Amino acid sequence: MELRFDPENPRYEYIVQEDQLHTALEFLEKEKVVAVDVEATSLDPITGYLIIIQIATPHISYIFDVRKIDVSDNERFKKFLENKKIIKILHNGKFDYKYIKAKTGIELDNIFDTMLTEAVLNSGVGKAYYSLKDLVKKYTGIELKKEVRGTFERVTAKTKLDESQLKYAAVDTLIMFPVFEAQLEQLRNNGLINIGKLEFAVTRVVGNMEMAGIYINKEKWSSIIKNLGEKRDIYAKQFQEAIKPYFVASSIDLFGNHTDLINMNSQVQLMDLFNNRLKLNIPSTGDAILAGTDHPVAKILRDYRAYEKLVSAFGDSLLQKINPKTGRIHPEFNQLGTATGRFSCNNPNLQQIPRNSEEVQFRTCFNPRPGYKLVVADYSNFEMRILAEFSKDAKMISALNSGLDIHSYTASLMFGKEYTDDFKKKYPDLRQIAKPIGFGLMYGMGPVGLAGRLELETNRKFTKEEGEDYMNRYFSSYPGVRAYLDKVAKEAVRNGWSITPAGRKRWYHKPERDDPEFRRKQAQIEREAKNHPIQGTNADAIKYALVFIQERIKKDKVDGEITLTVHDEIVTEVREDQAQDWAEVQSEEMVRAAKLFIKNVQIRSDPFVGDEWEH
DNA sequence: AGAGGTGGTG
DNA sequence: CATGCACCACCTCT
Repeated sequence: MELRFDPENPRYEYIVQEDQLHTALEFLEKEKVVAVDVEATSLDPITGYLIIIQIATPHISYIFDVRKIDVSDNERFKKFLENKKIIKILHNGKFDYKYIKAKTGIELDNIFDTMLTEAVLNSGVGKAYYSLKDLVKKYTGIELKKEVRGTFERVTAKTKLDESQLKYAAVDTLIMFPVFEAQLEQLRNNGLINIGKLEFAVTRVVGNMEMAGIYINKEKWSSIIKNLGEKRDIYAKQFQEAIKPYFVASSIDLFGNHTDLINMNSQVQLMDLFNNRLKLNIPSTGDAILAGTDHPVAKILRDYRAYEKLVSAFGDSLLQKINPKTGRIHPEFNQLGTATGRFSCNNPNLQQIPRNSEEVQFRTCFNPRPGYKLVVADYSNFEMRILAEFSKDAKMISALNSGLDIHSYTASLMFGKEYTDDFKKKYPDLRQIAKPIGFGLMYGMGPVGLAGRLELETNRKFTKEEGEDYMNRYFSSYPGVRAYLDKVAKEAVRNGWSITPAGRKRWYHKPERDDPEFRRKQAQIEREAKNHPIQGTNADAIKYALVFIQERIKKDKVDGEITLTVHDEIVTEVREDQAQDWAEVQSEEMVRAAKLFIKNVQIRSDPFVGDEWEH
């Protein structure tokens, strides 16, 4: 790889005045591809300060000091960064996009993201995050020095930037060209250009979504947690009381206070209790095992666990993530956080907030700001519809297109009963069996797993033979499904990858023939590959939908923003008077996105307008 | 610091 | 022989 600059002595121009800015733009406007980076005082664009924006050609980096020039006021600068024709190479451009938008109002456009590209090129076999350092090493062999980066944290409005800082800032942009060129070639070779474009478009939407955040009612949340904590404590006390007989002496500390006999959160101590003292011989302390254990202590532990889980995972830690400046939660969405193309979410993970039940209503604490509404829309039975489309199974397609209750219909085929509108009421037990089978088989589940799953769902024993029988009944009902899943699994094992119609690939580490775990590893690939095109297409569709929805918000001048996405669901926060009309648009755009890949099966998305998340 | 167990979501 | 896809948070223990 030949470099067009000297990493020890990069060419750069430090721009601190208006006239310099125009001269620099004069040169930059001639380029088709530039590299962009920013340096700021912290990782949080809401509370941090932007210091410089670097824009480079392959030969020279222009370093705009935004402390000295007010670029938010500069039409020409804005036009350049928002120009849809000029490609801007960035590494983790979401970060730069957010900073630039927050501090200058400029919305960076036409991003090529080297971090996302690497993730797309290595999905299934690579890392969740690639640093620029990783990529520079991989594609150029150069060891990028990152020590200078930390010095920007201490920069204020008056700090004079030194030469090492300016050189560092310049290298960070110049070095992106060779990475970009190598990656672009790789994207082409793997047919991943369109997925790359999709991810680059999505990253701006995600930037907006993270900046928007979502409001949470602190007081309500705290009171739910407090209540759950009290209930947990009652079970904790009961538990310690109930196990006393199994210990020789009760524990009393130096001050005469009773202390706990065991730590209820310790798996080791629980195993000792259950197996050595209670002689129950259980293999683990998981809920499924405890449920089948006829002992009062097990029952108390299960109750304790239910509350402890909610308090520990969703308790005060979540409130500490409220941003002091906005008063809202700004979760981080990693758009390539999974091997299938789905988003992952953290800090906090709002994708795993428990659904509302009679007892616990966490999601009701997420509300719109005054004068606004939450618009919530999800795809209904999406993965089932995707499976129907891909498998071309005539019966499954026609059932979904006729609006039948799909699990009832499946049960009617499996057990030879007539389908009626009240099937769900007439044969609840049959439907209860059909439903988990549909999901399980999409994940490559086998007869034993299926029997176990049915046991959980129905509280009665299922043998391996029954599991096998049900699988056969399901596959005979939908012969196209079996053929499709088998084909996908076989192709993945042969190719070493699987693919969605949108072109998203997932790679697999093929085991060596003489690997002692060959069979296990190959079976794993088969299961993962059966699921990938389905889950991945769900992800592809939701990502197109996010882009479409963002475009409509802008085009229709809707006063609102996207605040959350949870796999098959999108939540927006929209001004009250626009919310009803907008809800229809949001669902339409979701359906339009899904129809890019689903041609023969109807797609449904029903929107809800309200003051609480979930409906 | 990292692994393993447990359990919340789609 | 093992036996369901994709995650993240919290806890304990080494």
